[in-house]
Parts: sequence; C-alpha cells; structure tokens
Amino acid sequence: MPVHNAEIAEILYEVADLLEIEGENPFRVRAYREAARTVENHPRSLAEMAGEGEDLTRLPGIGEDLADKIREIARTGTLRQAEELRERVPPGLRGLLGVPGLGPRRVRELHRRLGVESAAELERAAREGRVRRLPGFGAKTERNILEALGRKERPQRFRLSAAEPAARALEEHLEGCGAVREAVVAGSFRRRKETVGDLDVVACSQEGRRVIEHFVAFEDIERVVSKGSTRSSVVLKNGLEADLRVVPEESFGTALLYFTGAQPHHVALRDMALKRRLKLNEYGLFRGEERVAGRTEEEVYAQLGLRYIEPELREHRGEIEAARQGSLPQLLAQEDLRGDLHSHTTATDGRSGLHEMAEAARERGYEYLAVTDHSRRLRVARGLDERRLREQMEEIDRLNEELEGITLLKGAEVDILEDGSLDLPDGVLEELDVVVCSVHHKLRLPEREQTRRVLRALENPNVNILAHPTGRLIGRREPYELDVERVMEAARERGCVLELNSNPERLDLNDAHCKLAKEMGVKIAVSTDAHSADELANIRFGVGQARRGWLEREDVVNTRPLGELRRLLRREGA
DNA sequence: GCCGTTTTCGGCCCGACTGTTTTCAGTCG
Repeated sequence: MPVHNAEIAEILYEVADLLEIEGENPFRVRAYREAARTVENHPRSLAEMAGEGEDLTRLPGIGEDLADKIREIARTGTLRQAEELRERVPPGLRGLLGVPGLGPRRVRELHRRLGVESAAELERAAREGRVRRLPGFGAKTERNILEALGRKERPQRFRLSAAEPAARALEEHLEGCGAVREAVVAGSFRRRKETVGDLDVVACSQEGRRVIEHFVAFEDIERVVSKGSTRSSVVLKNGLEADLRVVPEESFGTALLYFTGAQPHHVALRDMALKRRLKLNEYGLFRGEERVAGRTEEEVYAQLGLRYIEPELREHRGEIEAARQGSLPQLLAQEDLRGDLHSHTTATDGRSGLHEMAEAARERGYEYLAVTDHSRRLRVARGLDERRLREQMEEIDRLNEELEGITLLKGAEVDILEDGSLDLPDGVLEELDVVVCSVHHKLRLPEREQTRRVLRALENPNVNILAHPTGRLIGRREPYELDVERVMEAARERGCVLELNSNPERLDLNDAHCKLAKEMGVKIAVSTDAHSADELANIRFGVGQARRGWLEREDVVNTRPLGELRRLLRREGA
C-alpha cells in the first residue's frame, strides 16, 4: 500500500508542531510546515517519485534533509524523528495549539509549570484559577481559554459556495457606508479556493473608525472578537469569521495583495522586494521613506519586475517564476465557454425539462448544451434504458428543429460497472453526440481494481468524457482510490477528456490535478452536472478551479465552436 | 531546515491587537 501524500504531509505538520512546542528555531519549524504544504498540494505521489529515484529536492522548500525524511516515510510509513518527538512531548499538547490565544510559548509554560497535558487538564487548571497565576497570563486570558474550550467549535472550513452569499452581503454592507470607496473580500475567497476558513475583507477609506463602527453593526454578526481603529474581527451567525482591514486609497493595492495571499506567495514577494532594497507591507512598497507603489496590485507587481498575477494563481506553485519570465498562462475566462457538456433533466433525477434547460443555456449565451441523463444502473435516479434513451434522442432531434441559437447534444452519463464495462449497449452509444461515463457505485475498490475498471471504460471507443474522475465530495467523502496519473496517460492516448465538475461540492478534478492534466496534454471539459436550469450558473465555481489549475482556453474542450467540438468528440486522430 | 543578482553563512515578513504589562510579549493573520 503506497503512502499517500496526505499522510507524509501530516507527519511533517506534526513534527513542526512538536518542534515548535519544544521551542525550536521558528524558521526550522516553518521549513517543515512549508515542506508539508508542498507535499500535500503536489499532484503526483511523492512515494512513487521516491520509489522511482526522482530528485525530490527539486520541489520548493525541500532540501536534502527533508527529501531524506520523505523517503523514509515513503519506505516505512513513519519517521523516527517523529516517534522520538512523541516520546518527549505529550501528544495532547499538540491539540492545545488549536485553542485560540494559545501559541507554542504558552502551551509550553502550561505544561512546564502546571503539568497540563490535555484540553481536559487545561480546563481543570483554568477552573481552579491556577492559570491566571502564571506570569504573562491573567484573569482575562484564563476566561478566554475556558470560553474557547467550551465552544468546542471545530474551526471548520466552508465550501466556497456556502461562503459566497455572506461575502457578497458583507461587501454590499460595507459599500453602503458612506466613507467606503471600495470593499473587497480577499483571502482564499478571492483566490477561489474550494473551501474558505474565514473572510478577509479589505475596505478602502480614509476614516478607519467610522468604517469599523459600520462593520460591527452588520446584521449577521454573532459576536465581535476584536475591534481597533483600522482592524476588526467578528464571527458571523453562520459561524464564519470575518476580518476587516481599513486602509487609505494609496495603500489599497498593497493591502489587497497582502490579504489575498496566499501567505507563501506574499512572503516571496516581500523577499523579492528586499532584494531590490525595497520594503513591502500592507501600506505600500517603499524605498526608504518613499512610497513607490501601493494604489493598485498591478503597479506593485510591475515595480518588482513581474507581470500581473491573477489571484487564483497566487499559491506559490511557480507563478512568480512564470511572471518573471513572461510565461504566465492566459487563464480561462467564463466568457470563453461555448457550452456545457454534462446536464440532467426530469427524464432522470433533474428538476427541469429539456426545453427549460435549452432556454437557460441559450440565455447564458451558450452555443450548445449536452443532455447527459443517467443510465439504467442508477436506479435511484430512474436511469434510462436503451428504449427511454432513444425516446429522448428523438425528442431532442425534434426540439433542435424548433430551437434557435442553441443546439442540444444527445448524450448520456453512463455508469461504469464494476468490471469496467458500460451500462448501455455500444449500439446506442454510437449514435450519441457525447458519451460521459462515471463511477457511481463500488467506490471502495482497492486502487488497482478501481484503476483497471476506469481504464477499461476509457478503452470503449464511444466514450468521450470521464466525469467527476475521483468521486470526492468536499468535506464529506474522500476521493476513491485511483491512479489518476495512469488514467490521464490513457485519456491522452485515447483522445478522451477528463471532466472538471463544477458542482461546488465536487470540484473534481481538483486544481492540482487540472495542472497535472495540462502538463500531460490531457484535455478538460468544464461542466456543471446541472440538475436544474439554475445550476448551470455553478459553472463559475468550475471556472475558478480551472484557473487555479492554470488552465487556458485551449486546454478546455467546451471553449470550441460546435463544429470543432463535434470533430473532437469523434476522437479522430486518437 | 532552506536558500543564494548581497550570501555556501546568515539571513529568514511584519504590523495590529490583546492582555498584562508600566514598556512589552505573545498571538494572529
């Protein structure tokens, strides 16, 4: 059983936490965290790369030492260093780092002076008033600790789609304050990350106090965590935390840059600034006392000798190097899309009829919409058998006669059965414009079998698109065990397309896989899997994820005009 | 522990807020 990247990353994160509690050099601690981050975001299996003797030190933040440690974990599933640390640092202490207000220093003090080794022991000590007697602690800190322990609320992350309404409402509320020129939700929300932990809001205004007062009066606030003259932090009623920073106009660009992150991206920019004898902070880019940029992000990048980097790319995954060389991708835009290649109707589990779906697609400015209802295996969705599918095909032909400005493509989302065969006979698949296939059952097969199953499905010459290729549901279900790289190789050889499913619960392929697909020369379909006319609008989440995966117009098949798309779907030249 | 148009040694982002302090440490983002 190969060791997954997530497991390697977890061990590195743990080592970082334990070293930090031990009082290690913070830069060493950071090195472990950065390496963990690199590992967990890497689309290829580090264990496999290590097994094949690839040079791991080429990855950012990984040098000889950490490469050795990663190889050790890949080989043995564990790390001696981590085991030794666990001997020295009680494992419960690690959990205390998650308590708001407690950092490594305080955790260490609590352990050293009070013998606290777990959340329960901390709670007892606080109740008995022993915490407030420690130097640097006080009554208020003790009370805050008790409150935090009492809340027990996991610092949960919200799906992008769940955070979006709050983000828009907050922007609107702030712009309703007379003193605000512009308010933008930055952070991972602006980077269109699939989940967001909090909302980082930047407001442009000369009157900090007034804006802060307006901010904390927002109706959906549960409680105010902190409130200063330029900065405030609140928890919204839906549990999401929102942090506001108010900056003057001349600093708006640098503040936006700072709060959009991601942190490693911004740290790298600061580093570049230092090398040019400049100083970058949220107030501006300075040479000595002189502000040389700050009003817009564009001018800051320009001063650093970089092309403008779109927020979705700011993850420190090579975008700075690309910006320096002028080789940044021209990212996919929603307007580039000419149609949607995965949708359902009332014939199966959709909630809108053919006509309604067609109209909605036309209103979006699309040229085509593929109707891809489920196949018979999916009983809960009343999947179509050959007879019902043929009826639908005839109906689509009739409808296409009367529709103007939009073409419905005849399709199906065919289940891949356990042995890799398809759930509808080849005879009818041959007559469809587009065949989407996907795994809906037997999700827990071992990797070898699951991979073999999918590869066999792609061998069917009628198949065009593999839908939601890893089957994950964000926050609810892990991806199934699948060798994605092998699937991509097969897709490339056979002229198959992989889907980026825009359903905000799926976003599958993920960003890293999209980037890998691009590098491997595999084409992507950005589709919604809409189950109603309204859900066609979910495409914005898919586009965001595609952009995070560096995808350009040419990488995405549904940017093609209909004629070209049809040629592509015939898998000619494959 | 990483990294190199200032460096193979000596840097490594930096400012706001809170709470516990009479001048600052710790935490957070």
